[in-house]
Amino acid sequence: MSRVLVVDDEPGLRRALSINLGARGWDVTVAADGAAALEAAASTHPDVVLLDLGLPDLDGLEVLAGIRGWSPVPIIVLTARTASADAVDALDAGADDYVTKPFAMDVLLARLRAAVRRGAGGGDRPAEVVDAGGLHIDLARRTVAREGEPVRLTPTEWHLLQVLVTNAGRLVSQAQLLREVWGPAYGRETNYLRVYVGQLRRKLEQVPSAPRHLITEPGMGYRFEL
Amino acid sequence: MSRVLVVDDEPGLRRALSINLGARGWDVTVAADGAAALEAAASTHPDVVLLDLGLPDLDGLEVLAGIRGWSPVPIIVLTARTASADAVDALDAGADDYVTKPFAMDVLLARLRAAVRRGAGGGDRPAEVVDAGGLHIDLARRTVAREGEPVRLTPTEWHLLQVLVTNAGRLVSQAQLLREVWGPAYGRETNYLRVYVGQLRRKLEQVPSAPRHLITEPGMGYRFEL
DNA sequence: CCCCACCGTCAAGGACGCGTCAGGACGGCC
DNA sequence: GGCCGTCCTGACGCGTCCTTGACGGTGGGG
Repeated sequence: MSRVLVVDDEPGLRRALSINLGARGWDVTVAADGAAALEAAASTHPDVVLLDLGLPDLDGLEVLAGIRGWSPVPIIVLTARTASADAVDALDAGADDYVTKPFAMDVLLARLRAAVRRGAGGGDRPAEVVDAGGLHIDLARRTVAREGEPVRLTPTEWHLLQVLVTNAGRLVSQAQLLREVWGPAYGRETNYLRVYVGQLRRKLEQVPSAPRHLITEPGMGYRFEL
Repeated sequence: MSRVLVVDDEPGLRRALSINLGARGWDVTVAADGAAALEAAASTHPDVVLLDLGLPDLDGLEVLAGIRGWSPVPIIVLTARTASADAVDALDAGADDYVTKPFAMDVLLARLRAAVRRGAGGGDRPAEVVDAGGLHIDLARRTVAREGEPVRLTPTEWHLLQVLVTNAGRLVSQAQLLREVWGPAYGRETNYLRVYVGQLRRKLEQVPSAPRHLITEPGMGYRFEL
């Protein structure tokens, strides 16, 4: 799950945010003042920062600048200051978003999701390329190579491999694979999976009869092993 | 300066935004409905989109999804809907920011600056000149040469080649090519691609029947190989 | 021991996508 | 008005891919 750093001096709001975010699967770190915020940002490398401007030690904009000095992490400013000049200053200082109190929790959560989505897409994406054994799979370029030799895949083969690779190491149920590749109406056509997993094994595995990456989990589904 | 696409059905607001943004050095394109918005987004490649949800033809969220389908351009939703559920829906549909009317112009400008700053940081600039085999392609001068001999391309041929070259090495889906070159309404006319890729191959490839640069990925799209 | 559920393999058909060509429509230019 | 370049459109052949069904192997349970 995504990691969020919550910086606020009010214990009540810190607690409310921790509970709400934690309940929705976020990994929450909290900081009560500017110094702790800078330290936590450097040590935990959060995916997004939720920053209150009204801090006891440092001015919120200094914290903002301090983090911006070395990290492009999305920062959402959360403040009671409603003057438009404050919003302009914060945004121009490097904030990605500006939310005034009081706020609706569901909107804040949506803004957090949007900020994380952006941060993941805009930055470097190491997950776009997967190396496993002699296999090299580039999800962005849509290319696959085995031992350096490019491998030709049909659209359906690629689509199936893509779903398995993006869930690498995890088990993917047959119903889920069928729904993702063939559509919601094909939840029972497990023949397709048998045929196409076989074709993928023949193209990708060194010993198709003893697969090392495309693993069958009998009665459950398939799993791509790195 | 940065380019912004303003999508709103109210002429008054369109005009106000155009004047305000234009006076501050923005390059403004306007669209009054969803269809025009999709077309303008595909043809002008703005740095940021300002999108009103209340459009006469399409639902605002459809426009949002339509642009998000092929472009990561920052989108700021500007709307009179104040319900928190609307904001959540828009943000989860891919919007980067959500501003309710009435709004302060200076804050909106700051949010636009923040969105553009973010967008610029993520993308890497494509090379202006590309050399591949005997081909020399100058994207700035709009010239192509094969073995030193200049090649004449029609506007459509050039546009298609440009999209492929700027994504060199990457697979570009047929739908994306059609949207970028012909517009968002031509997502299914794959005949055009067959004809024009063939013409490009005849002009650029040494052996058109065995292309080395304009590669077909059956069922998926085309790729320009260096 | 037999049966059944599940998985892997293979082959064949029909469907679909791609490349190619040619003809006609449209608009600009002389 | 006539010429020319560009773009769109349809038809055809060919190769590939998807689908479908059948068969054999395997392991667990009755």
